[in-house]
Amino acid sequence: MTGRSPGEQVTIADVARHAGVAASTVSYVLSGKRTISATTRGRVLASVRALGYHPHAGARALASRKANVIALVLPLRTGMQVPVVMRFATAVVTTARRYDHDVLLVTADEGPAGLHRIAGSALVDGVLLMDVELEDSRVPLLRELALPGVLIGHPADSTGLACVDLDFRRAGELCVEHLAAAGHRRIALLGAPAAVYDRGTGFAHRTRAGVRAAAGRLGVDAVTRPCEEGPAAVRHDLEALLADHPDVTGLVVQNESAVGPVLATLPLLGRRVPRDMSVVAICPDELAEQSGLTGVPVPAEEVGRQAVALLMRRLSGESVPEVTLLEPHLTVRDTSAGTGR
Amino acid sequence: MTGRSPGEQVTIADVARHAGVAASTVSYVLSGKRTISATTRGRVLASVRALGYHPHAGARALASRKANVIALVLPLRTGMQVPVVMRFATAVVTTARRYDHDVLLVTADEGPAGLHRIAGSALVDGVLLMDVELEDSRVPLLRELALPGVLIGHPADSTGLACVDLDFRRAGELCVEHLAAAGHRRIALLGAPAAVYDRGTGFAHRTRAGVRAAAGRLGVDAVTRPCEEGPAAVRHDLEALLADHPDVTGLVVQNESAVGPVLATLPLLGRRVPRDMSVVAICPDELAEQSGLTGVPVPAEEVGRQAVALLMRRLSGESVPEVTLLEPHLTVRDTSAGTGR
DNA sequence: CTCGGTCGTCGAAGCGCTTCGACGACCGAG
DNA sequence: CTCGGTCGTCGAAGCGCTTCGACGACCGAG
Repeated sequence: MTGRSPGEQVTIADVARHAGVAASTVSYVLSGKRTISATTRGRVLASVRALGYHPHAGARALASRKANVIALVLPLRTGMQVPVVMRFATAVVTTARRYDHDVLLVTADEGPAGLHRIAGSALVDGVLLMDVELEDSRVPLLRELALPGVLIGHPADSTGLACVDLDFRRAGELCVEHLAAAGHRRIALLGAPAAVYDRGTGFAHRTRAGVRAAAGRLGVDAVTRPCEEGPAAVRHDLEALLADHPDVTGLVVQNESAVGPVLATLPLLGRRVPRDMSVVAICPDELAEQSGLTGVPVPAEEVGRQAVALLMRRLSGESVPEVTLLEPHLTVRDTSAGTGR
Repeated sequence: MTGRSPGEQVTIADVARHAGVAASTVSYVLSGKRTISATTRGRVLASVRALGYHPHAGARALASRKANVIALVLPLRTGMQVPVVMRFATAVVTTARRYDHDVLLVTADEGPAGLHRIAGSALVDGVLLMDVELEDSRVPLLRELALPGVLIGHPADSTGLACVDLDFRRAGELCVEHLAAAGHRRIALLGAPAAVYDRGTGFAHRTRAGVRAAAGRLGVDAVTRPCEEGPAAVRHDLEALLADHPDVTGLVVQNESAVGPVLATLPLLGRRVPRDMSVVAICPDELAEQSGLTGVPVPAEEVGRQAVALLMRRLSGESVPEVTLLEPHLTVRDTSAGTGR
């Protein structure tokens, strides 16, 4: 250990002195931007370790014109799929660290001003925008600011941007195809809260479109309904659905908070799962697994990793595809079965 | 708008030129550290607005020796109360912005090295440590690094640190007092997953201690059990509990993911709520509200705000109390009642 | 009317890094 | 043996800010 008191900044000059080289040489050893002899490199790295040197982030950002920080913009609104968001955030942080970047957490309360500030102050090199709506006001702003960004979810117009998402349309189709193949002829989608559709959130709309398209193609009746959060609300919405459409035998659920209550309520309404009612969910994997649900997992980690990887490619000047859709997969578990016919 | 292309950094020199003053004057207008005449101030602020100036974060950090960024360290482990974490994180970001600080998201995967790096690189001025365990390895590290920090949750030894938490011991007592006052003589605590107790997480241990203390004081029988996550696991643990202790009439639940399944399962086991079984939960408020649960809400926002406020006071050199416990409050709703005796 | 003090502003220095140009040392080709 | 080229290293400049000391201008007290 060194004699300096903790909290004292160890500078590149200290390392240079300790290793007996110029500061620029230390910099080149650390960045690898010029060839340095093995002996010198070894000596410098030893000094770095001995002194516990970490480059001053601000100084580095100032001199190199990049912050090595990306922003993660979370809206955190009602109807958000909270655990998905958390797993996603973790994947983002972990992946970003692998690229030697840190993650700044930005919430939407600050609104567009937040993006302006962050871009103007060079606090971050790029942004990850979560929970993008079909018509999202932040999207044109991003274009205008010329701030490299990657969107999670995809807006109606993705020109000049990069977005990553599960292919929710295909996920909706998959669920219907699975139920239709099992003989179900009347199915229902119990979806996100109405507010989510009203906001024009992409995943909800696309899933619904996929369900309808597959139903049309396969000659299956499909009704689609939003579903509010909370056990009581779910029970109510489910009862209303079954009252209006008593002959439904296949249920697609895309609402994290509804999964548990739906499974708990169906038996009370005289529908055993999967004997009288097959249930397929589009939800985080651990939730599906806990309840033995057939369904399409939302691959939060994978989306997070891909989003960061795309952003890093943009930051290094590569061009990236406008839309990256992850292929959904359906896992069959205990809650779906044939109609018995 | 100016003619400069977007993404070009507007500097303090640009503002100074535009306003016809020295750069240092602009700085003093913005920081308020020296008196500036109203006319000059007005001219400078107009130029700032006209040019869309935002100080370069790195340059500011380098010159002023503070980053105006705090780190939020989230462990993100099993048994975490995810929605609570999200609401907490939002409150932290919002409050930090109020103090003109941003929030860097750090996960625990990086371990102690992450704290070292963040401290050494002057990326942040201080840290908020979430989900602190009774014997947390990050706590002595924080002391050693002399990095100002505030803990959420409180460790066994909090010397020289600042921590904020709901008074979980008191929360446990409140629940028991409520049930005892309603005439219940045999009660049970269905707690966090066993792993959480094994890690020595403070909130779980303190709640259990509170439940036991109040039970002892009031002459009530109390059994306490961990409870795993997932509907099937919850059902199993609840059935086992009631099989071993069939005469329990009051249940304290401290496990976010168990609340729904417990309420769904009790009727199936022949216990109507609240007629045969009173249920009191220690959980996020919206969850309790959705299910009409009597319980003690975990005030995530309030904890987040307090934590940031404390950290800011530490950053400005004030001394702060070692332990800040928030007083819990019990809200009576539909799931608790008297024993009928 | 003079003079010390406050007010308002300026210029220079310095924060810790990266990057550019320069320049010995050394090598191999001729 | 000479000389152009590459390799490895250095020093200086500059990134955009804050902060310190200096210094006119102006004021009011005497």
